[in-house]
Amino acid sequence: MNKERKRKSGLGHKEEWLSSGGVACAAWVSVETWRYYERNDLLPPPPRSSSGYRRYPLDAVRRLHFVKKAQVLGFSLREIRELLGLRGVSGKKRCGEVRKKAEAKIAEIDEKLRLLRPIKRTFEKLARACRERRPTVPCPVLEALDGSRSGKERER
Amino acid sequence: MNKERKRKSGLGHKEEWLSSGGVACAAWVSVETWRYYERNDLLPPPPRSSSGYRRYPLDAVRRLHFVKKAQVLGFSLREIRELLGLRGVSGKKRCGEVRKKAEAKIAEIDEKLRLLRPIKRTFEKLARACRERRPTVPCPVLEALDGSRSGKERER
DNA sequence: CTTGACTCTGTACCAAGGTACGGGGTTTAG
DNA sequence: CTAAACCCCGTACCTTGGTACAGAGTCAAG
Repeated sequence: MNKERKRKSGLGHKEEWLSSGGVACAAWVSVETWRYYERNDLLPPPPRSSSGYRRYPLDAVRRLHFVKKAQVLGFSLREIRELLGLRGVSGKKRCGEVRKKAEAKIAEIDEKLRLLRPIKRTFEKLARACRERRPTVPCPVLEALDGSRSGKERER
Repeated sequence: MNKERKRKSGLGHKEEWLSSGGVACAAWVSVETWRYYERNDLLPPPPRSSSGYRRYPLDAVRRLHFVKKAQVLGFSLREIRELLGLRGVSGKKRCGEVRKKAEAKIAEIDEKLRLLRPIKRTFEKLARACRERRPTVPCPVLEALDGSRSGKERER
């Protein structure tokens, strides 16, 4: 997976930039992945050296971190790109767009939170039951989860 | 997506079983998807009629619900299969395994919660700022998110 | 008995998100 | 100078989680 993370340094000869390998190493992703993101407009194309090598500013990694975080949060790369695309255009109009998206995302996040919390509780209950070694029944994990109406039962 | 959900009834001629279409309809997935899950050992192969038609017990849908819930929770189908595979074996040993998995998942969920909450707050702040029409700066969406160590270090 | 709705199997295809590779050019340590 | 270690680009390939046929059988209504 992360083949690239044992690179030497990637630091540009005591200068203040990183090579593609260096930046990838610093961000714990592979060069390929980084390139993939760049191709897909998730990371800005960096300036090039005279010979065509990428020269990243030292803080380039932060953008990647944002992407990765957003990804963990369940944003698709397409959505992340959209979000990124909205910045920097200044103006109110755009701002309105951003607000709409932000609000939609808040709703989504709420939904996720709503789903995650009861399930976490279920897991905790199960783990506890297992820990207390109630050797009575066949591990009630799925018995519990199967029917888990964790409070409400959402059908449609 | 859910083409199959307008099926007639799928109820076996006043008998107590469902056809594949019926069960898929009841569960709001397509027949294809159900079959896919069956192929991948997520749903138990039902008994067949003499002519080879699947005949599901009326409660077959519950298993699917479990799978779907687990999926929303971020389990991959492979993991779900594993979890399912662990049940019914009784015993403590298995129970320990289950506990470990459950605890790992709790940790993951916590991580997601931890990430989601500050981001949600950020979005809220942004939405508010936008709503109050602060036409000052280029919508600071990503400016805020970029550096988001959720509470510290925001420059740039 | 025919017709239309449904089912079966198998295989092909799709999109997302990467990963690997081949055939080069460049840079740098020894 | 040379070899190792990088870097470039493009393209092919991979896995997940499904979808979509095609070709054939079944079943119930009219």
